Amino acid sequence: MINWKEIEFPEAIALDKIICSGQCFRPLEWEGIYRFITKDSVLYLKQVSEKRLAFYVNENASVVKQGEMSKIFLKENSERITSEGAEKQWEKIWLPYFDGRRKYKKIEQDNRGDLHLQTCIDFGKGLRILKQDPFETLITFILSQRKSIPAIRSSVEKLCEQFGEKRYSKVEEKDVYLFPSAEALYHADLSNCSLGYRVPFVQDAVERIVEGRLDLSALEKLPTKELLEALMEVHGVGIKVASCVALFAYSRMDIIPEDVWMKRIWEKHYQGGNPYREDPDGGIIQQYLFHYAIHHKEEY
DNA sequence: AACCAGGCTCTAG
DNA sequence: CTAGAGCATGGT
Repeated sequence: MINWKEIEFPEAIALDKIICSGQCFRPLEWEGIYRFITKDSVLYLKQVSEKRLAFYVNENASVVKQGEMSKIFLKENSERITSEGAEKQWEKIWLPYFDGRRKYKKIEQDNRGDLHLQTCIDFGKGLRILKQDPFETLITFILSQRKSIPAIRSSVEKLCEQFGEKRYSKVEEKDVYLFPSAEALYHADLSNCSLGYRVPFVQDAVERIVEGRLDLSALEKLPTKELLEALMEVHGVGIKVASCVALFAYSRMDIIPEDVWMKRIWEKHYQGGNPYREDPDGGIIQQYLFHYAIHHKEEY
């Protein structure tokens, strides 16, 4: 039996909006159950009410590395995660992942005298900027360029199935795949993931990391400008992809990734200019605007 | 069945 | 330094 635990998120949270707001490509929803994976933790959620969620953290039961023939490592005493263990994982991993400490309500209520933004905030109530794993974010946004969101999703899934570790999911009653490590992608044959011309871009990122020329965890303490520059040293990473990584993995909330959609938005509603360039919450504002736009494509 | 996708690199001027 | 072509493939 699946032991769901209910918790109250600090403020409104809308899982359905989060997973289709263009910031993440792996999370899924089926029959009211949401699945999130970060690093080696697999989380299932149900939306109970505006603030309340039911969660289940998958146990770390079976670990099978790709390539290691059918060896199953059962951790001692991992029959089930104790409820304290699950609570701890929620606090340590998942609350930060959902940016649970930040007060979006305050950001939403700041009066910027912007009617269109108000519309987008109403429409996007409950959105959060996720704090995703830097490696996963870097790779997925490298391969996102010139791809539609559905195409990105299937590409990422192929990467995971071919090179990621498996975890047996009690909820789904089948194996699910973690995002692959840099080591697992090092010298890997990436020709069956629909990456097209982006294969050498992904390879360059992976090589820099494995060979120690790029330390993603060390970037955390860099000022934003230097963070962006460090990311852009990777072949195939320009200002837009670097900005996405800065915002979605390093929580640099003042960064606004400028893509075709944001350009359309500035054109249609802001006389062609971005008025939030200096706003410390610009990245969050961007997410409301972006989310509204991709759900009202006919208006743009 | 064309058309375009949460861009970037490289080259030409 | 800026402008523009070219890029591999899948989803609609």
